[in-house]
Amino acid sequence: MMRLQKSFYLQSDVVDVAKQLIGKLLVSKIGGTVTKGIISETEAYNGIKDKACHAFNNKRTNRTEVMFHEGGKCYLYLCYGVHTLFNIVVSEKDTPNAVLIRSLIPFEGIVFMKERRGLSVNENKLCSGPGNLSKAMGFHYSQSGLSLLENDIFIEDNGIIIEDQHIEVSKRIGVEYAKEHADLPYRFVLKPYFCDQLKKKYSNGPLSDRIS
DNA sequence: CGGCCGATCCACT
DNA sequence: GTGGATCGGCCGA
Repeated sequence: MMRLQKSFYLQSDVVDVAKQLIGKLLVSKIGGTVTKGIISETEAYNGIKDKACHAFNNKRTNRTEVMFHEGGKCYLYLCYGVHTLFNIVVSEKDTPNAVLIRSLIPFEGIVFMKERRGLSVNENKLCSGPGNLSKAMGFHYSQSGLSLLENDIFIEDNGIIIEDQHIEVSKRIGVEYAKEHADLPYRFVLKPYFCDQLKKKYSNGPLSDRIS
């Protein structure tokens, strides 16, 4: 298990990065607890030309500034006054691309996720939805700007390659206001039948047996 | 300042 | 399927 390195985040094609992130592990070590989830849903936000992107038209504010930084940091913000949404900043400095993580398969530290979400939540849905996964993982928008290369929030790579046939591509959620950009195929979802298989790949056997 | 709005979620019908 | 919660960010005056 290796922490994803800088070269991964510096890629220029944020849509492809969103696809590559499917199946990787998102890790948090917050408040003395470790929680991990397998990334199962992402969306790409394609910089200054994308009307759904906060940095559309080169809009630079205190909130969006981190999107203009070099790839490899997290961009967190408060949505609807209630939910923290977790994004990964991608590409070179001054190219404000980002990937929103929308769903995880809970993998490790599930007891802590339950504490954060409430004991009544269905175990399989602890990290379903961008606001919910932030709550389960212990993310807060005050952590925006942290580097994923040297802190306690990061992505683990494990060598597992997810074939395209296991990934559903669709338009992004909740961005109707982006008009002609609302229907772009920038959302990637791991097909449900494959979620269980992938979780088993992570749980069983040596790495050499887990390459799919 | 004041007002509007949002990359959501949940309870309720 | 619908509507209310809830509040920081953003913009215009």
